[in-house]
Amino acid sequence: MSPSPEILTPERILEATEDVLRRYGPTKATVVDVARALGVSHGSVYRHFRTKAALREAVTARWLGRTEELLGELSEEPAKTAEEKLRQWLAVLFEAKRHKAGDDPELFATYGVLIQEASGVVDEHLLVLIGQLAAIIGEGVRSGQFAARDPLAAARAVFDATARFHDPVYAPQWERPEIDDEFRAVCELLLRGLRA
Amino acid sequence: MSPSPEILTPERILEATEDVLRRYGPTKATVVDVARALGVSHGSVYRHFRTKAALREAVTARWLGRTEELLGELSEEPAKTAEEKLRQWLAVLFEAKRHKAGDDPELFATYGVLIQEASGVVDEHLLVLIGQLAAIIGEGVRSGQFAARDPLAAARAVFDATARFHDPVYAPQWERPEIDDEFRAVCELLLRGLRA
DNA sequence: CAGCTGACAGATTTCAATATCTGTCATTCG
DNA sequence: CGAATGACAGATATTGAAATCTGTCAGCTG
Repeated sequence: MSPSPEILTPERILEATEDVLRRYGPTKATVVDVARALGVSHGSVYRHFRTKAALREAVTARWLGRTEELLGELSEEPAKTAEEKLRQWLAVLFEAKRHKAGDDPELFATYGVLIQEASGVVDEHLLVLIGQLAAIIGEGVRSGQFAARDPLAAARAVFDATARFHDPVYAPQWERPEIDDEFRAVCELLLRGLRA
Repeated sequence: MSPSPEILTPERILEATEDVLRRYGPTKATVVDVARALGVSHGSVYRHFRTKAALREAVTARWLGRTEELLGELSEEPAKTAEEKLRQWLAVLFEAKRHKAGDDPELFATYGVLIQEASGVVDEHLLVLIGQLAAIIGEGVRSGQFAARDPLAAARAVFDATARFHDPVYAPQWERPEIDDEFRAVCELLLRGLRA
């Protein structure tokens, strides 16, 4: 009846690792804990992930990937100006991060620690996000709404300039009430700079 | 012959504290060390600074004040357009920070720790810097070069948007060769956004 | 025989005893 | 008499011994 109750897959291990990280936090979560949660020996976990670091990286990549998907869907919506898309993309990114940080601060802090460990995975993630921005800006250039010699460079500039509203190091400031005005001010300034 | 060899002043204590911090780092530097460096008992230091935190704050404020002076002089130079002043102000700020970070990384890290402790002093410092920016932007608005409803809000937006190039948390990235291009890209985008 | 186990060595973390530091204040010194 | 001292209590940091964890691998199990 139970479809395949006890096959140990990377997917199941990642799920269990997320749970353990959520429960014990990034410093106390151990591979032994993950194995215990799955009812196997820790040696079995090492069969699927060469090191603890690799396991944590995989969890991080999955987490970052979810944000990439969320934002990727946005730019596929038709019948919107590039300016609207850009504004919305930035707003959704900010809102998603702020929500995660405010909803469950401990879990967010946990991922903050994971992110610091996995600089390679993060670099990859940032490239994807900047690529999405570049696509939106490139579209705007093609339709004559934006002026930008190099859409990719412009995308990077926009991403850098909004760091305060997506970089986790600033999460504590996302609670301040003025932050929304500040976000809007930066966005409008950047959009003015992009317009043809 | 020696002018006034042994009068214990706040100034002398701050000097000695900077030395001790430079030598031992932020975690190991103690009030006892400062007193020893001055040849007095630690009780005497407490006569001039109520707590260790207050002493560290004073050191931090002095350090931040030096940057404020450096940048304040800039905007007083005559015969320059607001755009030139703004560009130069941002460039000097970035260059000063990068220089400090690259020159003596340990000392820079030390001040990084001090800054995290003294959030009040830092807020004050940021207000001063943003005020300087607002003065430059306000001048540009008056002379018709810039368009900005609220120069102070615009100044804050410019400051926020360039966080990557002055916030110490990004210091490790200031070594990367691409950083100069990225800095220029953000500056030009912001200037385009400000122009009338 | 493919996948899992559990004992093991070396690295890392924990914990409690010890040492040092912070901040106060009665006393000394010039 | 004003400034400096140093002993002191409570808070914080250091240390090293014991416990735990990571990563490996020879052998077990279904």
